[in-house]
Amino acid sequence: MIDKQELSDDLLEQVARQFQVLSDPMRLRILHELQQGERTVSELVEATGGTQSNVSKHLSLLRSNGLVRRRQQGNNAFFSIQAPFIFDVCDLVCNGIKSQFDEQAQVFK
Amino acid sequence: MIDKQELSDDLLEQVARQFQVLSDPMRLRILHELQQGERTVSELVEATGGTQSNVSKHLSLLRSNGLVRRRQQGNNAFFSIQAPFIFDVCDLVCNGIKSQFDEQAQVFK
DNA sequence: TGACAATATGAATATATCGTCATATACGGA
DNA sequence: TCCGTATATGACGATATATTCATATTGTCA
Repeated sequence: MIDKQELSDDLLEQVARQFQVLSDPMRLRILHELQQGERTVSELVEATGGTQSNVSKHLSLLRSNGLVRRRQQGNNAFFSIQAPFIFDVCDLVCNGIKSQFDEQAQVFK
Repeated sequence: MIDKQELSDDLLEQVARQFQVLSDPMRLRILHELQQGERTVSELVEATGGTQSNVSKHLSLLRSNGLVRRRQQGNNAFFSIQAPFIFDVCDLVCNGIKSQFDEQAQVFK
């Protein structure tokens, strides 16, 4: 059990790290594409409009942080979502942004 | 309604930005303290162990991104949570980390 | 008004991150 | 074995971020 008052530095850093991984538009684009299902690197390059090298690096980062998994088959590397909870996280943030926006709109009503 | 296939660059960047704001341990510490209620800068300095200047800058960033609000009273600046949804976001991530950890543990069972 | 307390901010530095280019590696087919 | 395709990675430059120090600003009170 985690003490409610005391947050360990370690947990804090882990959480911050997860947010850090999610804090890049290209990585979000990749994750969004993977939400539709397993994809090869080439498919992700195609879908996101990024360069092969760049997409590959983002995938490597996502993987080393446990968000995606990798499966090799022949010449291709298939990536898929390993941590589906991130989509709930993203949805929450989207809704949060939306309600912030709505609040702002109230000011001008 | 947002098209499920097509994510606007703009939304993507906004979401990424929110994650970016949450991706720092000191800011998480500050937010966690504010979860207990409104605090002055000095109180946050005390609670987090950061320097005054540093805490003040983080607060400024949190505020410009809509996560906290500021209220001035006399000589003090009181900060409080403006976007409570971030705690749901953090909880999700915490649980996510926990289950990743548990999965890892399974491997060694 | 002068001195003090609380807070904010500019400059400087160190470090991290992103993207690109070139190249390395690994695999399958001819 | 040689070649083409798919993917990964090291080096590099540009930019962003976090932290600290010194100082500016603002408000209170005597």
